[in-house]
Amino acid sequence: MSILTVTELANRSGTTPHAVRYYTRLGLLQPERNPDNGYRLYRNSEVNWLRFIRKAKQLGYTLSEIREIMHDSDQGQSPCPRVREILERRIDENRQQLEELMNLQTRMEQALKQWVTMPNGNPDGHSVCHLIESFANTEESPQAPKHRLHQVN
Amino acid sequence: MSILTVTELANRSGTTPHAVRYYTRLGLLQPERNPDNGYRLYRNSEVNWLRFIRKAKQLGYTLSEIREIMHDSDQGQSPCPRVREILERRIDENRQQLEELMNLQTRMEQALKQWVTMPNGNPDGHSVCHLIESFANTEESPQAPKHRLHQVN
DNA sequence: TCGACGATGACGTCGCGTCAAGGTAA
DNA sequence: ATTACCTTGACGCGACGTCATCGTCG
Repeated sequence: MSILTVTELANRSGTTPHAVRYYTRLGLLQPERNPDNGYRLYRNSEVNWLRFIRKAKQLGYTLSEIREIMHDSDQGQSPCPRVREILERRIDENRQQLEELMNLQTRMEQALKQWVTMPNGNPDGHSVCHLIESFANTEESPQAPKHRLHQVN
Repeated sequence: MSILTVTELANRSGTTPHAVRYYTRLGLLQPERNPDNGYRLYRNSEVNWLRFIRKAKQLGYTLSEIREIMHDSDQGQSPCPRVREILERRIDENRQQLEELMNLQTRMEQALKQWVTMPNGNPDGHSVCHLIESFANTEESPQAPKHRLHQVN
């Protein structure tokens, strides 16, 4: 059993066959191919790479960052400096993101509280929804990272 | 000046011409067209709709939810019940999201702290990066919303 | 004539999930 | 023959940003 198909590999690593194929397309895994039917054939050692990928994702690394890290390692370079840098950046970005979401949470809760005492309104052609429109325009500078919103998995 | 072009409308509402065109494609704004050159022509009243959109987004509503709300209003229905429901759901979802990001933040900070005392390693063919691999597998159930990660703007 | 504006259209983001349409293994 | 697996491929998500290519206004 030192040769695995996608599903077998996925099962041994707590992910899905589709994700395994996706990682493979990105070059994170490099299976052989069965010349008869084109099936991907993963060596048993690929289980370790896949588990590495999962752990790195749990720590907030993106797949393209993971690719760079594995590339370093393949080239015989120590990936550790890069690994540390990325994590430091990610911590800062995530702190930003947390602040934004906490601000959003505050705005939403304030609005809902404010609306408790307000009746439902009917459209009059001048406003869409007086609840939303009554919400004060805080208009803070929303300097968001714009991208890299994090999904854990 | 009761007729505005995209850029004029965008400037009056603190957004970009491209976003205005995007909202228009989604049906949130309905400009006339100059038959000579195809330019979008917005009535002055559209400024209010656009400001409504911006406020709703600040409160966490998605564009498709905003579309539904405006549709209610167009049909003469009170959008307020829907508006309240959505916000309640969004508050719950955002709380979940906050918990996940706080857990991530904790994991990342723990890892970085742990790594301070660890040296950089060189690739040995068995591991990719011992820093990441040394990180304990918490393996909590990551029942994330999977989608609807929020971007404030 | 030139530069700022207008138009449409397509691609990129991030990590897959979800079809679709078919071939293969036991 | 059935069923569970395999293959490639394309689309969807969210809200735009960023080209590219072109026509228009002042």
